Amino acid sequence: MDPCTFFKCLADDTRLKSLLLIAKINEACVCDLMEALELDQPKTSRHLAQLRKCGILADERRGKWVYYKLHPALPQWAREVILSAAAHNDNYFSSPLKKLIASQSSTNSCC
Amino acid sequence: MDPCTFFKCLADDTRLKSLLLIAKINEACVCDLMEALELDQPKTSRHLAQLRKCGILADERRGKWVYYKLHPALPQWAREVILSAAAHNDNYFSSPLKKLIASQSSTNSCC
DNA sequence: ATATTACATGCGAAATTTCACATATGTTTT
DNA sequence: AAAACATATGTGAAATTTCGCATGTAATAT
Repeated sequence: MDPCTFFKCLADDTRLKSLLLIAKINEACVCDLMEALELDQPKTSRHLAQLRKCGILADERRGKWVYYKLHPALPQWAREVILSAAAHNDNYFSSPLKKLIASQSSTNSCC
Repeated sequence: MDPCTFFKCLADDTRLKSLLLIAKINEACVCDLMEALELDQPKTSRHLAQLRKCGILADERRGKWVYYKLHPALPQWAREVILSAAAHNDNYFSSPLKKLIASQSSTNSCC
């Protein structure tokens, strides 16, 4: 994991928020992230794909849905950077986090 | 310290290497970084200025030279991100680090 | 005072990144 | 098999970032 490539992946609002949300709740599907972040589908998918291609996220299809989580083989230092950022920047992503938790525990969630 | 702004600052080869070098050796002047990274002067100065304006680095003039170090008021989580990246990516910047240490302990250093 | 050294910045060009729209792929439902 | 749903990607335009060169500023040296 080249550190510069790694930080480039975190250096975008959509990707960073997606990552911090996933770090908080372990895994999320594209549709939930999309709604929580109020983004259109291609944009959401594009940024997740970039994180996947860099080895930061792992994807897993379950039926119609694709779930993303932190990649199991992510180097420890990189994982800690993400977890530490998630732990100390609540107000940066509290709004989408609230939406994400709400939609996950509701019946009208897409998945 | 907005986390997205912070990571944008780390998402460039010149800035990241400068930061990791400074994290390793506590402080460095522009001319030493310039030589260690084999960059021209305006480029080096520009990137350091960006890190300073974001509050990541603090500068201090001593005579002709300007020394940069991690900003004392840098949030702890951000400081740890930098230190952790510096601790676990030796081969990313070992070459400029070697040059930097050599030039600092030699007589033909600029400062 | 002038010259020299070290660093900073204005500015337009080049490179990179991001976006929006259309369309393609994979899975389930009917 | 067709329709519907969830996700992925091709492509060119727009936005942002980075670069290179020239020039400006601050401190020391002569």
